[in-house]
Order: sequence, then structure tokens, then C-alpha cells
Amino acid sequence: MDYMIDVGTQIFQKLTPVKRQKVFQSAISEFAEQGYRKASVNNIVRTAEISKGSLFQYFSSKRKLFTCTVNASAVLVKDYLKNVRNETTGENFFDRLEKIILSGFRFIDKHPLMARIYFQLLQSGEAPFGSEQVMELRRNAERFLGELILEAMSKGELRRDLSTDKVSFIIYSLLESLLRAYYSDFIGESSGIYKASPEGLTIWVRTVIDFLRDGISNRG
Amino acid sequence: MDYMIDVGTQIFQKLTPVKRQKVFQSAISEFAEQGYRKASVNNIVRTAEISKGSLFQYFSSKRKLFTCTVNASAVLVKDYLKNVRNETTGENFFDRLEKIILSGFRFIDKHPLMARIYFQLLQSGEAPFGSEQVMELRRNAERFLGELILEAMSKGELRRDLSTDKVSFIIYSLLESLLRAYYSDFIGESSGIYKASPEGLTIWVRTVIDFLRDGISNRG
DNA sequence: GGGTCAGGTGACCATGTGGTCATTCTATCT
DNA sequence: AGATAGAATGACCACATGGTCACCTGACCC
Repeated sequence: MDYMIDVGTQIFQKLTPVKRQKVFQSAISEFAEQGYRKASVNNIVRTAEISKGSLFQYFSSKRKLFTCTVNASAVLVKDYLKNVRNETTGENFFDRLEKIILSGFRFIDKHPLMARIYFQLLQSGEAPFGSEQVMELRRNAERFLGELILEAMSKGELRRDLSTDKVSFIIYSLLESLLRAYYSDFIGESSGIYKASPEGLTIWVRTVIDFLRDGISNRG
Repeated sequence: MDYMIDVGTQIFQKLTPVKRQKVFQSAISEFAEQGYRKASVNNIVRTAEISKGSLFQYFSSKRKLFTCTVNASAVLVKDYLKNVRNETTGENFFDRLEKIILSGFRFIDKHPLMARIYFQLLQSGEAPFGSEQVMELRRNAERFLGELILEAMSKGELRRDLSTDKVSFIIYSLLESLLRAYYSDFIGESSGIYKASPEGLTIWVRTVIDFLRDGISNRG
């Protein structure tokens, strides 16, 4: 569980991995299910089976505990992105994009709680830190897309008259919508994306990408 | 202020319009600025300059008060949509879409608090009611778009091989992204949409729509 | 065995919450 | 002026919150 490196105080780091994991997982569940505000420290210590005093020795405050949680999920996301980027270098832009989106779905499958925390943070105003950190997460994703786009442009796969920022914004919007629809019942239900089968998902992704291509790909 | 019709108990309805307005506005401000969970009844009562007992005579609970707030904003949104639809009947689909989006920006300018409540509800998991009501709001918007799309298809303005649902999803995603970017600092700042000038906004909208057109318009 | 001390503990604290209700006020009618 | 009804009031309630701290425990060393 290398995404837990440097999480919490030294005392927390000295714990046995299994206990550390139990505490951290309890926090993740609570935050994911309740959101930051409603999440209760009392609940966390109860399910982690530690005393409240201990928790505050591991993480100096509720806020710190939450930011650790968020950082861990950000590390996971970055990892996924890096992997899919490396696995697809050299491929066509649209193929890469397809794989990125599908990898997003896989991330949600594997780390539903982390995904929930990440999304909640990204869009809700209930961020407990200043919005700078949230913007940092966003900028990260946009930078990632931006680089892909520039690369694709230089290879002549995309029209050159488009502004990178605007294309990046558009793609990011669609990407985020797809992922949100997949993990959230009340968004994805009407579209049929929520918990769709792999085949259904692939169709959706292809549709959106075909649509993107006809819009921004280099014709001629 | 006809969006306040049927809001609250009979006692509330008997109040003078100015007092009613003051109470309701206080609630709207608090909910918009703090979100449902953190919003404090005590704050609302303080800024409305009434006693707590009175508020609970006007609205039987915090939750009811909030749903009234939401309903009011939904009424406003519907009104805006109906207007722009009527004003643009007969026009080209993409022109209509442009006007719809611009009208969305105007809505945010005129009713920033309402917009905030509406968006918060639409995307955050902190909805205090069952997700059905949230889904209802979404379905509403999608139905609206869906009808426009069908109409445009029947007039031959759009490719006919596209599924209405998927096109509707895509457009809705972009529309929502644009509006969210306009009203939210930490989303819109990097793109430059946040509080952009009317000209800047128009450029953005045109870009997105041009992009949409090349993607889904009928090239014949 | 006695001393040491890092780490665990949970009773406790101040504060804030949504909600209630006995009382008071006020406007209208006789 | 007195009576009456209905609305306004705020002290009060039970509860939950994040956070603290004086105490206890148990492993280690001499």
C-alpha cells in the first residue's frame, strides 16, 4: 500500500502495517460515504477500534486526516494516469483517449471509495482546504490532457487551428461526465452508464470519441 | 416574486410580502453560501431578524425549508428555459443552443445564489432528500435538450445516425461544464471562463458550439 | 523488583445543532 | 375595557461534534 507513504505522524508510521491500514481504511470509508462535513471522528475510531486519543495522536486534526486521505487518492490517480500514458506511447491520440477513459472506469471499480472522495472534492464546494489544492488537482488533469493534445497536434492528428486550452476543456468535461455518470447512480442512471457492462461502456466511450474525432480531428 | 408561491405553511403565506421575502432570502443566502449541511438555522433566524420559533412555524423543519428553496430555484430555471425556447422557435439548432447557454450565464448573473443552490444539489452527494428529486431535475434538463434535438433531427439539421440520448448527454455535459466554470472560481479560473467578460464568454460558447457542429451536424 | 517512558485511553469540555413549548404579546371584536 | 385567538418569542432540550489531557498500561532496562 505505497500510497500510504508519509501519511500521518511518526507515531502512526511506527504502527504495524495491518493496524495502519485498518485505521486509514476506516477514515476513507467514512469520508467517502458521508463527505467531509458529515463524517464523524467518533465513527472512524469506532470502526477502527482505537481510542479517540490515539487517532488524534496519529493525525492532529480531522482536517489533516482528510487531506491525507485526499493526497493518497491523488497519488493513486496519478499512478493510473502515468501507467496508461506509458502503455500507449506512440499510439493514435483517439486510441489513447479511449484507453484513458476505460482506465478511469477500472479505477472506479478498483477504488470506489477513493474515487468518491476524489470526485466529491473536485466538484463540491465543501472542500475543507482553500480551493488552491482543488485547483491543483484539476490543473494536474488538464496538464496531462494538454500534453497529450500538444503531442497529437505536432503529429498532425488534430486540427492545428484549435486552441489547446479549449480542446482540453472540452475533453476534460466529457471525460469527467462519463466517469461521474459511471460512479453515481443519480447522474448515470438516465443515460444507462451507471454500473453498465463493459460492453455497454465501450460503446459509450466509442460514441463519445467518434464524436470528438469528427469534431477536432484533422480532415485532409 | 412569483417563484415563492406555495412556499411554506399558511402562516408564512399570511405574512407581508416584504417580511416573507426577507425570511426566504435569508434562507437562500445561508444555503447557497454554506451548503445544506453547514447551513445554520440560527444564522438564518438572525439575519432574517425573527425568532427561531417563528421560523419553525413557517417551515416545519430545516429540510422542508431547504426543499422549498430548491423548488423555487427550479421554478426559476424552468422559466428561463421556457423563455429562451419560445424566443428561438424556428431558429437553427446551433443558434438556439448558443442562446440557451448565454441565457444560462445571464441566469447566474441575475440569481447567483439560486444558481449555487441548484448546482450544489445537482452534483454533490449532500442532497438531503432521496436522489429521486435530484434525478428529476436532471431529467428535466435532459428532456428539454432531447426535444430540441429531436426537432433539429426532423428538420435535418443533425445527423440522423446519432442516438438522441447520447447526443443529449454530450451536450448536457458541455453545457453544465461551461456554466459551472462560469460560476465557480476553482473550476473556471484555469480556463478563463470564471467571471469572463461578455465577449470572452461569447468566444467560448462559439468555440464549443462550432466544435459541436462539426461533430454532429449533417454534412450533406 | 523498581524505574522509566512512549503510547493508549476515554471521561470530559466547550460549542453548536435542529427542534420544542410555555409564556407573552398584540390585534381584533364585543 | 375586557375577552379572545393566534402569532411571536427565546429559554431550553437532548444530542453530537472535534478536540484535550490526566491518567493508565506494559514493555524494556538496570
